[in-house]
Amino acid sequence: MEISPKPTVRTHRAAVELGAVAPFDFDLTLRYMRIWPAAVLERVENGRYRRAIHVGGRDVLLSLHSIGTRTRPRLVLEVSGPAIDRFVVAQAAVLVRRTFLLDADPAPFLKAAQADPVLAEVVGRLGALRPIQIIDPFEAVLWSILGQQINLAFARRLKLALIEMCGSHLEISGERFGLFPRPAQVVNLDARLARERQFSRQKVEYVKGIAAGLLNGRIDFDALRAAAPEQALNGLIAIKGIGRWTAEYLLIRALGFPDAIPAADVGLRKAIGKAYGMDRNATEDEVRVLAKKWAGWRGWAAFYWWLERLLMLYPI
DNA sequence: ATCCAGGCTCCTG
DNA sequence: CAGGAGCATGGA
Repeated sequence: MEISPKPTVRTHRAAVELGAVAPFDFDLTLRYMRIWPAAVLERVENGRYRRAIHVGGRDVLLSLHSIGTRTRPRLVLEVSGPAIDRFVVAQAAVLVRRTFLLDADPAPFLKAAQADPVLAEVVGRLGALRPIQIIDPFEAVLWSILGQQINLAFARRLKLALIEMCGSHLEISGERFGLFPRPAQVVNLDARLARERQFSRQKVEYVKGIAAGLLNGRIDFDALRAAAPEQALNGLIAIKGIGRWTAEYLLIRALGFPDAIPAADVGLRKAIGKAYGMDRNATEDEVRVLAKKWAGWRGWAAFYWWLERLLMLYPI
């Protein structure tokens, strides 16, 4: 009698169509995703975004592609996994809408950008871009901590190491998709092993502390998301390992706040220094002063500068 | 060797 | 409350 090495689990799949407020440039979004160093689990190929995620209590694979245009955006979301039902698909759709900011109206930002010729030029050249969210807030926090005070390439390696040490994976019709570890997995991270994988002592401490905080409820992303911007900022800064830069970064990239700016960010300072002809990095204060022109939409503006910066680093 | 990299904590004054 | 020392790690 033959025994297969692994029990095969039947994969189910469901699809839903998602609209978006125009203009929405899915290709530009994918372009950002392809060169963003933190995107280690996302797979962007053939005009399609794919990534495994835990949502609605299940591990699933999300696959997103466009069947519309910039001015009439239409996306198709496919959800696959061993146990797909209506509930999971609905949750996945909510998550994707939030991640890609499908319900956000770019008009007020585009209008505000016109007040600053330098920003207006970048917006005009690059196109319609929204500050898309890091799909998993826990992943966003850990990424920003791993990225503190080190270069992006190295931060990426640390992230890959973390996934290797405590992440898991999902297999869909023979393809393997990595899953970012959840707090319960990170809280048990072996400090010695992490040190061997080039984590600094602080990074180990912060990462585990945040995992623990999420498990015991002291950190609550949903509550922060619902709070006033000022309170969310302070709530984040109260967490060990999160300073102002990280908090402002997370407001934009994980909690959906449109008007924050991590002015101390080296990438921002570099891109802005160049764009405004300073012949050096802008200082944090200079960034804060300049950013007043984008009030209400500073996070949206920052996102453009980051894309500029990535295009400088990784021209494609 | 020295400086830089998408900083943070903690201690001063 | 602003400023800065000290910290930690790898890469160019």
